[in-house]
Amino acid sequence: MRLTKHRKQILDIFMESLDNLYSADMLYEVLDKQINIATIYRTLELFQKEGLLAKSIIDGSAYYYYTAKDHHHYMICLQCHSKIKIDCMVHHAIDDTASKEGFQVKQHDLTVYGYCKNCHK
Amino acid sequence: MRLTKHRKQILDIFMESLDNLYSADMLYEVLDKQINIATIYRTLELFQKEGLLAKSIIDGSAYYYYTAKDHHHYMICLQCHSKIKIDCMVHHAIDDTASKEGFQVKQHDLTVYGYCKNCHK
DNA sequence: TCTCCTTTTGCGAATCATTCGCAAAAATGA
DNA sequence: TCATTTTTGCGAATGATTCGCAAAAGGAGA
Repeated sequence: MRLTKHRKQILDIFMESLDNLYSADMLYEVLDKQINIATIYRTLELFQKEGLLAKSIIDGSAYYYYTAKDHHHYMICLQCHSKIKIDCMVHHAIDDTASKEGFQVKQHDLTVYGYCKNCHK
Repeated sequence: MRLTKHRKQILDIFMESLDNLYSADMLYEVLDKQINIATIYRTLELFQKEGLLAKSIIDGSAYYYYTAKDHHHYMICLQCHSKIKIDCMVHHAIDDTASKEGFQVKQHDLTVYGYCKNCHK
Protein backbone atom coordinates (compact mmCIF):
# COMPACT_ATOMS: atom_id res chain seq x y z
CA MET A 1 0.00 0.00 0.00
CA ARG A 2 1.39 3.33 -1.09
CA LEU A 3 1.11 6.43 1.05
CA THR A 4 0.35 8.72 -1.87
CA LYS A 5 -0.12 12.47 -1.65
CA HIS A 6 -3.88 12.10 -1.55
CA ARG A 7 -3.83 9.46 1.12
CA LYS A 8 -1.50 11.54 3.23
CA GLN A 9 -3.80 14.55 2.92
CA ILE A 10 -6.72 12.49 4.19
CA LEU A 11 -4.74 10.93 7.00
CA ASP A 12 -3.49 14.37 8.06
CA ILE A 13 -7.03 15.60 8.56
CA PHE A 14 -7.69 12.80 10.99
CA MET A 15 -4.42 13.28 12.84
CA GLU A 16 -4.89 17.01 13.23
CA SER A 17 -8.18 16.65 15.09
CA LEU A 18 -8.04 13.45 17.02
CA ASP A 19 -11.44 13.87 18.65
CA ASN A 20 -13.43 14.22 15.44
CA LEU A 21 -15.40 11.96 13.18
CA TYR A 22 -15.54 12.49 9.43
CA SER A 23 -17.84 11.19 6.74
CA ALA A 24 -16.62 10.83 3.18
CA ASP A 25 -18.62 13.88 2.26
CA MET A 26 -17.19 15.98 5.09
CA LEU A 27 -13.69 15.15 3.91
CA TYR A 28 -14.67 16.01 0.36
CA GLU A 29 -15.72 19.47 1.57
CA VAL A 30 -12.73 19.99 3.86
CA LEU A 31 -10.46 19.07 0.95
CA ASP A 32 -12.26 21.60 -1.22
CA LYS A 33 -13.33 18.85 -3.63
CA GLN A 34 -9.74 18.44 -4.77
CA ILE A 35 -9.92 14.66 -4.30
CA ASN A 36 -12.58 12.66 -6.06
CA ILE A 37 -15.28 11.34 -3.76
CA ALA A 38 -14.80 7.76 -5.00
CA THR A 39 -11.13 8.00 -4.12
CA ILE A 40 -12.04 9.21 -0.65
CA TYR A 41 -14.34 6.24 -0.16
CA ARG A 42 -11.64 3.87 -1.33
CA THR A 43 -9.06 5.47 0.95
CA LEU A 44 -11.32 5.30 3.99
CA GLU A 45 -12.03 1.64 3.40
CA LEU A 46 -8.33 0.97 2.98
CA PHE A 47 -7.40 2.79 6.17
CA GLN A 48 -10.04 0.88 8.02
CA LYS A 49 -8.68 -2.44 6.79
CA GLU A 50 -5.20 -1.32 7.84
CA GLY A 51 -6.51 -0.58 11.32
CA LEU A 52 -5.85 3.17 11.21
CA LEU A 53 -9.51 4.18 11.24
CA ALA A 54 -12.68 2.83 12.79
CA LYS A 55 -16.07 3.17 11.19
CA SER A 56 -19.46 3.85 12.75
CA ILE A 57 -22.79 4.21 11.04
CA ILE A 58 -24.67 7.19 12.39
CA ASP A 59 -28.02 8.21 11.01
CA GLY A 60 -27.57 6.30 7.80
CA SER A 61 -24.09 7.46 6.87
CA ALA A 62 -20.63 6.13 7.62
CA TYR A 63 -18.28 8.09 9.85
CA TYR A 64 -14.63 7.34 10.40
CA TYR A 65 -12.28 8.20 13.21
CA TYR A 66 -8.64 7.69 13.97
CA THR A 67 -7.92 4.90 16.41
CA ALA A 68 -4.28 4.06 15.98
CA LYS A 69 -3.34 5.94 19.16
CA ASP A 70 -6.23 5.19 21.46
CA HIS A 71 -9.28 3.05 21.16
CA HIS A 72 -12.42 5.05 21.69
CA HIS A 73 -16.07 5.57 20.76
CA TYR A 74 -18.68 8.30 20.57
CA MET A 75 -21.82 9.41 22.33
CA ILE A 76 -24.23 11.09 19.92
CA CYS A 77 -26.75 13.68 21.05
CA LEU A 78 -30.16 12.93 19.58
CA GLN A 79 -31.08 16.61 19.72
CA CYS A 80 -28.06 18.69 18.64
CA HIS A 81 -26.15 15.81 16.99
CA SER A 82 -22.94 16.69 18.81
CA LYS A 83 -20.45 13.85 19.01
CA ILE A 84 -18.62 13.33 22.28
CA LYS A 85 -15.55 11.15 22.35
CA ILE A 86 -15.34 8.57 25.12
CA ASP A 87 -12.58 6.13 25.93
CA CYS A 88 -13.41 2.51 25.31
CA MET A 89 -14.50 0.93 28.59
CA VAL A 90 -15.86 -2.34 27.29
CA HIS A 91 -12.78 -4.15 26.05
CA HIS A 92 -12.56 -6.46 29.03
CA ALA A 93 -16.24 -7.27 29.17
CA ILE A 94 -16.26 -8.12 25.47
CA ASP A 95 -13.17 -10.30 25.68
CA ASP A 96 -14.61 -12.21 28.63
CA THR A 97 -17.91 -12.85 26.90
CA ALA A 98 -16.27 -13.77 23.63
CA SER A 99 -13.83 -16.23 25.13
CA LYS A 100 -16.71 -18.10 26.76
CA GLU A 101 -18.12 -18.68 23.27
CA GLY A 102 -14.77 -19.47 21.70
CA PHE A 103 -15.12 -16.34 19.60
CA GLN A 104 -11.97 -14.56 18.46
CA VAL A 105 -12.61 -10.79 18.60
CA LYS A 106 -11.17 -8.66 15.81
CA GLN A 107 -12.98 -5.39 16.36
CA HIS A 108 -16.10 -3.92 17.86
CA ASP A 109 -18.36 -0.99 17.26
CA LEU A 110 -20.06 0.87 20.08
CA THR A 111 -22.19 3.98 19.77
CA VAL A 112 -24.15 5.56 22.59
CA TYR A 113 -27.21 7.69 21.88
CA GLY A 114 -28.92 10.12 24.23
CA TYR A 115 -28.96 13.76 25.26
CA CYS A 116 -25.87 15.82 25.96
CA LYS A 117 -25.40 18.21 28.88
CA ASN A 118 -26.94 21.11 26.98
CA CYS A 119 -29.90 19.23 25.60
CA HIS A 120 -30.72 17.39 28.82
CA LYS A 121 -34.41 16.54 29.20
CA MET B 1 -50.41 3.13 17.13
CA ARG B 2 -52.56 0.30 15.91
CA LEU B 3 -51.47 -3.31 16.14
CA THR B 4 -52.77 -4.23 12.71
CA LYS B 5 -52.69 -7.68 11.18
CA HIS B 6 -49.54 -6.89 9.26
CA ARG B 7 -47.76 -5.48 12.25
CA LYS B 8 -48.69 -8.49 14.33
CA GLN B 9 -47.34 -10.83 11.65
CA ILE B 10 -44.01 -9.03 11.71
CA LEU B 11 -43.84 -8.92 15.48
CA ASP B 12 -44.64 -12.64 15.65
CA ILE B 13 -41.64 -13.47 13.53
CA PHE B 14 -39.39 -11.75 16.03
CA MET B 15 -41.04 -13.32 19.04
CA GLU B 16 -40.88 -16.81 17.63
CA SER B 17 -37.11 -16.74 17.27
CA LEU B 18 -35.75 -14.55 19.99
CA ASP B 19 -32.11 -15.10 19.10
CA ASN B 20 -32.36 -13.95 15.51
CA LEU B 21 -31.78 -10.77 13.60
CA TYR B 22 -33.84 -9.83 10.57
CA SER B 23 -33.34 -7.31 7.81
CA ALA B 24 -36.34 -5.81 6.03
CA ASP B 25 -35.56 -7.99 3.07
CA MET B 26 -35.36 -11.17 5.13
CA LEU B 27 -38.80 -10.43 6.57
CA TYR B 28 -40.10 -9.76 3.08
CA GLU B 29 -38.95 -13.23 2.06
CA VAL B 30 -40.15 -14.98 5.21
CA LEU B 31 -43.54 -13.36 4.71
CA ASP B 32 -43.57 -14.62 1.15
CA LYS B 33 -43.76 -11.03 -0.17
CA GLN B 34 -47.28 -10.73 1.18
CA ILE B 35 -46.46 -7.42 2.87
CA ASN B 36 -45.06 -4.57 0.84
CA ILE B 37 -41.41 -3.86 1.50
CA ALA B 38 -42.10 -0.18 2.24
CA THR B 39 -44.61 -1.22 4.87
CA ILE B 40 -42.03 -3.51 6.42
CA TYR B 41 -39.55 -0.67 6.62
CA ARG B 42 -42.16 1.58 8.20
CA THR B 43 -43.13 -1.07 10.71
CA LEU B 44 -39.56 -1.76 11.72
CA GLU B 45 -38.89 1.91 12.28
CA LEU B 46 -42.07 2.19 14.31
CA PHE B 47 -41.22 -0.80 16.49
CA GLN B 48 -37.80 0.61 17.08
CA LYS B 49 -39.23 3.93 18.21
CA GLU B 50 -41.58 2.06 20.52
CA GLY B 51 -38.62 0.25 22.05
CA LEU B 52 -39.66 -3.24 20.91
CA LEU B 53 -36.79 -3.68 18.49
CA ALA B 54 -33.18 -2.60 18.33
CA LYS B 55 -31.34 -1.87 15.12
CA SER B 56 -27.78 -2.63 14.09
CA ILE B 57 -26.08 -1.87 10.82
CA ILE B 58 -24.12 -4.86 9.61
CA ASP B 59 -22.29 -4.85 6.32
CA GLY B 60 -24.24 -1.91 4.98
CA SER B 61 -27.75 -3.10 5.81
CA ALA B 62 -30.00 -2.63 8.82
CA TYR B 63 -30.87 -5.59 11.01
CA TYR B 64 -33.46 -5.58 13.76
CA TYR B 65 -33.87 -7.75 16.82
CA TYR B 66 -36.35 -8.05 19.64
CA THR B 67 -35.21 -6.47 22.89
CA ALA B 68 -38.33 -6.06 24.95
CA LYS B 69 -37.49 -9.07 27.10
CA ASP B 70 -33.75 -8.86 27.40
CA HIS B 71 -31.19 -6.39 26.27
CA HIS B 72 -28.56 -8.03 24.12
CA HIS B 73 -26.19 -7.69 21.18
CA TYR B 74 -24.50 -9.80 18.52
CA MET B 75 -21.10 -11.08 17.60
CA ILE B 76 -20.71 -11.41 13.83
CA CYS B 77 -18.35 -13.89 12.23
CA LEU B 78 -16.32 -12.22 9.50
CA GLN B 79 -15.94 -15.53 7.69
CA CYS B 80 -19.27 -17.40 7.80
CA HIS B 81 -21.41 -14.39 8.78
CA SER B 82 -23.09 -16.27 11.61
CA LYS B 83 -24.63 -14.07 14.26
CA ILE B 84 -24.21 -15.06 17.88
CA LYS B 85 -26.40 -13.49 20.51
CA ILE B 86 -24.67 -12.18 23.62
CA ASP B 87 -26.15 -10.59 26.71
CA CYS B 88 -25.40 -6.94 27.16
CA MET B 89 -22.46 -6.60 29.52
CA VAL B 90 -21.67 -2.95 29.05
CA HIS B 91 -24.64 -1.21 30.60
CA HIS B 92 -22.83 -0.24 33.77
CA ALA B 93 -19.67 0.90 32.08
CA ILE B 94 -21.65 3.09 29.71
CA ASP B 95 -23.75 4.63 32.44
CA ASP B 96 -20.68 5.44 34.49
CA THR B 97 -18.89 7.09 31.61
CA ALA B 98 -21.98 8.98 30.51
CA SER B 99 -22.80 10.36 33.92
CA LYS B 100 -19.30 11.80 34.19
CA GLU B 101 -20.06 13.83 31.06
CA GLY B 102 -23.59 14.75 32.11
CA PHE B 103 -24.87 12.71 29.20
CA GLN B 104 -28.31 11.11 29.47
CA VAL B 105 -28.19 7.71 27.77
CA LYS B 106 -31.20 6.63 25.73
CA GLN B 107 -29.83 3.65 23.88
CA HIS B 108 -26.63 2.12 22.64
CA ASP B 109 -25.50 -0.05 19.82
CA LEU B 110 -22.75 -2.63 20.18
CA THR B 111 -21.58 -5.08 17.57
CA VAL B 112 -18.57 -7.35 17.91
CA TYR B 113 -16.74 -8.67 14.85
CA GLY B 114 -14.34 -11.56 14.65
CA TYR B 115 -14.17 -15.27 14.01
CA CYS B 116 -16.54 -17.83 15.51
CA LYS B 117 -15.58 -21.17 16.99
CA ASN B 118 -15.76 -22.94 13.62
CA CYS B 119 -13.89 -20.32 11.63
CA HIS B 120 -11.16 -19.73 14.21
CA LYS B 121 -7.85 -18.64 12.71
C1' DT C 1 17.18 9.32 -16.18
C1' DC C 2 14.38 6.07 -18.90
C1' DT C 3 11.47 1.89 -18.99
C1' DC C 4 8.31 -1.34 -17.30
C1' DC C 5 4.99 -2.87 -14.28
C1' DT C 6 1.83 -2.14 -10.52
C1' DT C 7 -1.12 0.72 -8.00
C1' DT C 8 -3.99 4.62 -7.65
C1' DT C 9 -7.08 8.00 -9.40
C1' DG C 10 -10.98 10.44 -11.82
C1' DC C 11 -15.05 10.15 -14.14
C1' DG C 12 -19.59 8.79 -15.02
C1' DA C 13 -22.73 5.31 -14.62
C1' DA C 14 -24.72 1.69 -11.82
C1' DT C 15 -26.27 -0.27 -7.54
C1' DC C 16 -28.86 -1.01 -3.60
C1' DA C 17 -31.14 -0.16 0.59
C1' DT C 18 -34.25 2.95 2.12
C1' DT C 19 -37.72 6.72 1.85
C1' DC C 20 -41.43 9.45 -0.19
C1' DG C 21 -45.95 11.04 -2.18
C1' DC C 22 -50.25 9.93 -2.90
C1' DA C 23 -54.52 7.56 -3.47
C1' DA C 24 -56.93 3.37 -1.87
C1' DA C 25 -57.93 0.36 1.98
C1' DA C 26 -58.43 -0.74 6.75
C1' DA C 27 -59.24 0.34 11.58
C1' DT C 28 -61.52 2.84 15.19
C1' DG C 29 -65.14 4.83 17.67
C1' DA C 30 -69.49 7.35 17.99
C1' DT D 1 -73.37 2.55 9.48
C1' DC D 2 -70.76 6.87 8.83
C1' DA D 3 -66.95 9.87 9.51
C1' DT D 4 -62.28 10.38 10.70
C1' DT D 5 -57.72 8.83 11.33
C1' DT D 6 -54.19 5.61 10.43
C1' DT D 7 -52.07 2.28 7.59
C1' DT D 8 -50.93 0.24 3.27
C1' DG D 9 -49.38 -0.60 -1.64
C1' DC D 10 -47.40 1.07 -5.51
C1' DG D 11 -44.03 3.22 -8.19
C1' DA D 12 -40.85 6.70 -8.34
C1' DA D 13 -37.17 9.25 -6.04
C1' DT D 14 -33.27 9.59 -3.06
C1' DG D 15 -28.72 9.35 -1.52
C1' DA D 16 -24.74 7.09 -0.04
C1' DT D 17 -21.66 4.02 -1.80
C1' DT D 18 -19.50 1.08 -5.41
C1' DC D 19 -17.98 -0.23 -10.01
C1' DG D 20 -15.63 -0.42 -14.65
C1' DC D 21 -12.39 1.34 -17.20
C1' DA D 22 -8.90 4.23 -19.15
C1' DA D 23 -5.46 7.69 -17.77
C1' DA D 24 -2.04 9.15 -14.40
C1' DA D 25 1.21 8.44 -10.78
C1' DG D 26 4.50 5.75 -8.07
C1' DG D 27 8.33 2.66 -7.43
C1' DA D 28 12.15 -0.51 -8.74
C1' DG D 29 15.74 -1.66 -11.53
C1' DA D 30 18.93 -0.89 -15.57
